[in-house]
Amino acid sequence: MCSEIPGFPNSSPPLHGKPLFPSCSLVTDTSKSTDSLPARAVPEWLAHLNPPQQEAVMTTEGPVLMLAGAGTGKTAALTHRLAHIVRERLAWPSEILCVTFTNKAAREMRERVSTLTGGALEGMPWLGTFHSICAKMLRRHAELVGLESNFTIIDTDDQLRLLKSLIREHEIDEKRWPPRQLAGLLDSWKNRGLNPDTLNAVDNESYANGRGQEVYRLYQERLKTLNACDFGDLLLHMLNIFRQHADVLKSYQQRYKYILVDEYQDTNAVQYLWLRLLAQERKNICVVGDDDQSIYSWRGAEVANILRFEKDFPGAKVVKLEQNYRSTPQILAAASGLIEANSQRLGKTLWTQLPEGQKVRVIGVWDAPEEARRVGEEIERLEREGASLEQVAILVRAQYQTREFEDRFIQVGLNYRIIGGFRFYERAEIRDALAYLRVIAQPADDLAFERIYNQPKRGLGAKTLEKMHQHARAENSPLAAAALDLAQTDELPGRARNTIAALMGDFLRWREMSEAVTPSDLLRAVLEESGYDAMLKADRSAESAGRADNLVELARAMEEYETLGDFLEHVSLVMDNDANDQDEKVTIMTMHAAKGLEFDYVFLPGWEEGVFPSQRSLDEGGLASLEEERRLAYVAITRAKRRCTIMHAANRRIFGQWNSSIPSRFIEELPEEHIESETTMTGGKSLWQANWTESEDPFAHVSRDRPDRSSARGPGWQRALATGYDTKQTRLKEPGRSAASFAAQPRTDVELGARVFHEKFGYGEVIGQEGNKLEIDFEKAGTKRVIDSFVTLAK
DNA sequence: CGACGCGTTGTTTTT
DNA sequence: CAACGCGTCG
Repeated sequence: MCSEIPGFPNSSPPLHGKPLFPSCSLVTDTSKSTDSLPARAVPEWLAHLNPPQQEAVMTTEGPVLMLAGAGTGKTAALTHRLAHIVRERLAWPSEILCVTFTNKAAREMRERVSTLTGGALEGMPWLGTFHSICAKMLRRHAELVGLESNFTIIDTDDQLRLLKSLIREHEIDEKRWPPRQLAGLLDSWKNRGLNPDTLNAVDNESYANGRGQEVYRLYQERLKTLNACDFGDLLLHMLNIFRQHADVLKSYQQRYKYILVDEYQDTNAVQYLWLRLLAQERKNICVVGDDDQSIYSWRGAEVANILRFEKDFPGAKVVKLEQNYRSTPQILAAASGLIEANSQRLGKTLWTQLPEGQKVRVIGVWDAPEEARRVGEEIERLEREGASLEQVAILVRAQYQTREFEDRFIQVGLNYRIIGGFRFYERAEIRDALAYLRVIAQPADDLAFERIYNQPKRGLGAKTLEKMHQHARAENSPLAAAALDLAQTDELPGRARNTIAALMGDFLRWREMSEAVTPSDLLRAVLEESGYDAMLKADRSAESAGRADNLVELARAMEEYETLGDFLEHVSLVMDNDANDQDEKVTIMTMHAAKGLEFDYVFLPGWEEGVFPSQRSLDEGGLASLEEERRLAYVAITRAKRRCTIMHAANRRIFGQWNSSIPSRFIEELPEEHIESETTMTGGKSLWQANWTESEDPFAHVSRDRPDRSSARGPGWQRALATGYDTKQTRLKEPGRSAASFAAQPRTDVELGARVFHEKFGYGEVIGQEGNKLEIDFEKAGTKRVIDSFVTLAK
């Protein structure tokens, strides 16, 4: 028997039980799985898969590399493979390690496998992201790296505050060596599997004139005293444990009979090393990926991992999925044509049986507001034609681009949802609430304590904090303990002392309470008793109402958790907010966030040099970085099932400065026969477009290799400026009457003079009403016209 | 101790 | 054009 891992559910039944599904025969000669497929009958429930997919499912033994192009049914293959293993009783669900890249992917995978196995499978404990799986492991073995199992996982915000204090304490010029930079370096070191003592000279040199290693070590020590670790540590600690404790590694190697890895092209060095150790014993590892969709190298991902898989695991079976089930031939051809401009690829030939479809549209507009207006109009038209807003997405290169659309859509009353950006759990009030809970759950969490010791304001300031720090350092104890001590001495002025004593008394009480009541009730009590609620009520600013709502929502979200610990773990690792609203909405998000998703209609705005490809990728990173941008473009286009619309504006405001821009080189690289161009410029055809055809490449004088290309302007550009544009030219015949205003019923509960609250503009008074549109004089934002469904009546 | 206002600064992508 | 940090003032 293998050594028992402490805390593991003792759920390792013998392998040779009765099949869960008697209709499926047991596959016995799995050792010959590399033989040609027809030798083995394909079970009926796999009949709908295509041959390569079936092969990927059935080849359970030995290493498998699945190269799956965009939309080729990769997830179907993966989930069926999992289901197959479980159905055939090759392993218990608890003996399968399945790693995904995002929480969403993990969730979907879980659901689909559960459906495929008739719901017979009671969860898969080891299905999740690298981070969540490692966190789970690390809780079992925390003591091996000097942590307690209830360690805190700090996020970037805490990390930055910690680094900042570290930098100050050690007299490093924080102007020259900002915390953010250090955080980035630490992250990259951890991604590469480097510990302080294995840091090389170059990396050491890269911060504060050769103090990289020193600071790294100090940071790790500080984390340890806080009983905390950061995101990167979750993996690095586990890798270290595997390297130093053969028995622990062995137990996991034996536990995992099968290993599956999704999005393998996005794995970084630590993840790679971690996987390789785990797979060493049984070598039943199946990795899935697409080198053309590798878009995370900035985060340490190494495409090389997928390229060398066959070397790492000799005799690996390679399966290529090339039939695309998602996009029309036009869309597929446009995307394929674009990606061919890349040099470093394994190369795949995607094909599809779907009907021809429409060409990819390329639309040029005058400026960013017009771009947003135009997209809005197009979406309203789709809506009138019966399309669901759920099937429409706007994919942008960078977060700042979302603003323009948000403003416009609020104005015309188009329902939208922004994925990413300000995440729920990153809002100040949520983080405050969480900080209270963290201090309750984990008294040594100084970062949390520091965040809320004077929030709401209770008259404690920098002086008091400094005293607490001194005391904590002297006693080598957490801040909260120091505070408790100080409350009993006369080191502090009377008022501060009383306040602290009261606060610490509160925390003691809450801590007791946490044993007895549910996490959400605890939170409600804390918010009430700490005065946080009162603080928000007293605050009449535009945001405070929304903040209070967020806290109510937080308490509601906590209701599904049994213990405080469970909830906090969820918060730090599963931070994506799954929009739990039923209203149909257009999705606005970054291209990165869209990977793995699909939509009938996709809009891709901002295809301009400097925006996409981004200025940074042009300035630094060279060809590799440009090729990554191109892969991103490929990912973006291949999200579209039916229609893809690419847009570029001649003028855009960045940093509050108007910049004129030229169309992205990626537009030029799209195969002409699969696109149709349109413009709102005078003269019908785009001046740009005209010039492209006239002289092949109007920007030919600007060398492709010159880094300062973005500042150069082609002749077509100059002429365009001189001629001037008519921005009104191609506006819809019936401006102002949006689909939303056609359909919506005006509200009857809002009347002139009413005081209302708007999520974005704050409080204001209604000074006009026309259909479902209200004219409101906002206290902060001035007079605006908004759709009535976006406001609530203020008390 | 807190509030205000000035100047500076950054600006991709995320577990 | 933000947001943030720092400095000054009440």
